[in-house]
Amino acid sequence: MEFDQAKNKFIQTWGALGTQWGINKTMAQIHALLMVSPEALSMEDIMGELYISRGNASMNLRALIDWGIIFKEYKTGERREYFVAESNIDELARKIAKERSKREIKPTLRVLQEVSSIEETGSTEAAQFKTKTAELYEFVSRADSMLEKITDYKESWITKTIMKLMK
Amino acid sequence: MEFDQAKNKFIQTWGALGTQWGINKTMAQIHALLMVSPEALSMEDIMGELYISRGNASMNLRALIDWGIIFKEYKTGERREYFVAESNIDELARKIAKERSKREIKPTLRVLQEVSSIEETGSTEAAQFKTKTAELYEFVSRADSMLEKITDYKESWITKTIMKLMK
DNA sequence: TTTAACTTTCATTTATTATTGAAATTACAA
DNA sequence: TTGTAATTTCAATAATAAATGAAAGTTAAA
Repeated sequence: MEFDQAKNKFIQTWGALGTQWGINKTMAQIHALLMVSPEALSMEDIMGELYISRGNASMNLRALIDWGIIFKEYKTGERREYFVAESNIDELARKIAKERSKREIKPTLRVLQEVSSIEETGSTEAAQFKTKTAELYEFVSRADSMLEKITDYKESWITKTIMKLMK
Repeated sequence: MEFDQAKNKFIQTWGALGTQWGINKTMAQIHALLMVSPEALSMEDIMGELYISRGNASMNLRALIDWGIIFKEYKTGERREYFVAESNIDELARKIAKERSKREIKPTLRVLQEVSSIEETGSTEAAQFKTKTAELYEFVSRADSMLEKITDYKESWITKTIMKLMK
C-alpha cells in the first residue's frame, strides 16, 4: 500500500470510529490528520487535506481544543495559528476518559441517584424500579472509579494495569 | 418525585446516553424499559409505553437480541412474544463490552495493522505516520486485551478489578 | 488608527440517521 | 389445512446532526 492511500484509509477509519462513539466525523478526522503530521498544520492546511469548509474546520478545532487533545501553536513572525495533536497516546486516552466521564457518566450518575431515591410505594413495579436503578448506580459508579484509578497511573497505564491484573 | 416521573426520566436519560454512544435512542429506551419491568413485555406493551411504531419496535427489539442483552419469552397458549432484559448487570456490561470489541475495536486494529505496515520511504511524513499508527496499534491492542481480562472474571468483575488495583 | 489577514459565528442548506406505516411474510390455534 | 394474529420488511417520510459560506468579529503589522 502506498503512503497516501494508507494515510487516507487511516483518516477515514478514524472518522468512522468517531461516529460510532458519538464524536462527529470531521472532529475525529482532524485529530487523525494531526496525529500523523510531523509538522503543525494551519487551518488552511486542514481544510485542504480534508476538503472541508472554513466554518467546519474552525468549529471542530475548537471542540478538539476543549477536549484538551490538540493545541495551538504560534510561529514567530506569523499571524496564523497552527495546530498539533497531543503526542503521548496514554495522555490522549486519559484526557478522553476524563472528558467522557465528566460529560456523560457523572450526569448519568446524578440521574440514577435521583430516580432510585423515590419513595417506597407498595407496587411491584416501583420496587423493581428502585432495585434496578440502584444496582445500575452502584455499577456505573464503580466503573467510573475504576476508570479513574486506571488512568491515574499517568504513564503507560494500560501496561501497568495488565500487570496488576495478571498477578 | 413520583414513580411515573422517575421512570420516564430514567428512560429518557438512558436514551440520550445511548445516542452519545452510537446506539440509537429507541434501542436504549426499550432496553431501559425492560430493565425496570418486573414482568416480560409484549411488543404492544412497548409500543404503547414508548409511543413508537410497530416497525421501530420490531427492528430495535431484534437489534437488542442480536446484542444478547434482551431475550424472548413465550407464554403457553399465547401466540405473542414477550421480552425480558438480561437481569444481571455484570453480564450486561460484559456482553456490551464484547460486542463493541467485536464490532469496532477488532476492525480498527486490522486497519491499524495494515496501514502501519507500509514500506519505508525516506520521507519524514511517512516515518511519522508509521510510528504513530504503530503506537496506536499497540495501545488499542492492549486496551482491548485489558478489557477482555477484566470482563473475563464473569461475576462482579468491577469489584474484583478494583480490589486488584488497590493492592 | 487603519488595513488586511485571519478566525468565529450562525442562518441556511445538505447529509445522515431514525421512524413510520402498510404490504408481505410468518407461524400457530382452531 | 385454514384463517388470522403477530411479526418483519422496506420504501417513503420525518427528525436530527453536520457542513457550508458569507458576514461579523478579532488581531496585529504597517
